[in-house]
Amino acid sequence: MSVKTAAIEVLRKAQSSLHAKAITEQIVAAGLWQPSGKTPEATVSAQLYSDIKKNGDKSPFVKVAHQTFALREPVCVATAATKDEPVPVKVGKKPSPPVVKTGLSFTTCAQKVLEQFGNKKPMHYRVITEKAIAGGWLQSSGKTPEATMYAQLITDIKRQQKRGERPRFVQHGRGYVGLSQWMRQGLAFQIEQHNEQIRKKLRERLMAMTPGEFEELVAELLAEMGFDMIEATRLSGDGGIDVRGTLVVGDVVRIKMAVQVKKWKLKNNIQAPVVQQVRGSLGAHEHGLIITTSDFSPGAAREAAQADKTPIALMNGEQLVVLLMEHDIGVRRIASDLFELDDETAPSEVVPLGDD
DNA sequence: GCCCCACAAAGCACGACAGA
DNA sequence: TCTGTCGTGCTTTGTGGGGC
Repeated sequence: MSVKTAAIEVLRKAQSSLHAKAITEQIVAAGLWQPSGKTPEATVSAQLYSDIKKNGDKSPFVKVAHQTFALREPVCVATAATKDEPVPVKVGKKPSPPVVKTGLSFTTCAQKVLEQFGNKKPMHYRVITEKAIAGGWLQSSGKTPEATMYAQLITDIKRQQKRGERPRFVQHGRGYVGLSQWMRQGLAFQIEQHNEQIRKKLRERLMAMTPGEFEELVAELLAEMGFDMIEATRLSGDGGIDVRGTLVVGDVVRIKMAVQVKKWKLKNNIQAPVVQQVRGSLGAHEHGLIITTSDFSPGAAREAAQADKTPIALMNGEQLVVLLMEHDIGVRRIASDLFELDDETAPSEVVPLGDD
């Protein structure tokens, strides 16, 4: 039984509206559904919300209050059943899948799109589907061709991995897919992979630092970047500004900067109010800079770039780690000699090899 | 019978944001 | 800085058809 069908059953018995949590508890207690996730009430709530949103007046559910749902027409649902048996919203087998009218498979279409439009960069599966349809390669009568496309790509990758073959597609996370033939190989690729691991570990080390240690590290980075007259203001309660300094460019341009440092967890992105707070703490002729170990929400980025206000520069955790490594802070650079054949010593003509 | 293809629903994790 | 709510979308799963 699906979550929605189980919810109908519970609401029908209750004959009143119920909170999402109560619906979930009663569904589980009645054995109508066995949740496998960590937040079953979130799943139930999301299911009912999406059903109402998708089907509108045709949805069997109606939201009566915050996180509280009821049946839209409980009498109709109940009377439609015989012998006190509930009538599920959907019964019977699923409709037969629509017929694909083209000779090209989804994966072949995806390969063509990536080769033609990818420019050696991963594309989102929705864009791939859109371009495949626009290009006339893909003609599907299904309702969600993009879901089919993604499922096909993932299945194709897993199938080839299972066989021990090199998959033709590569997943890049968040729905992005590229061609494996674009992946660089060899020593340079391995070095980049290693450095990626070091970036990750350095970021973890930043998170383990005390606020004081972190600010000292940022001050060291600013000094390496060309800042002068660096002064820690954290303990002086200076409106949230942690470090002040002057960015000197070529001993000609001098820009006063007020820096706020935020050592936040990866998931806690900096929000717009923080940007507003920094802007409000700026002194005369000062520019603002926020440095964080996490990232910035889109709202914070918009706020920082407001054209009619003092611009605030933003540095997220990824940029911070890259800069630290560029300036050899927190890492040790290992130099090694890599030799390649000199083209100038190559023979001018290719001499065919003999049979021996 | 097995494998591949195509599709859609289910279920879950995650992100944004507001409020505490 | 954490928690709860709401919304989005990624991933898995089940089903059926077709080819070999």
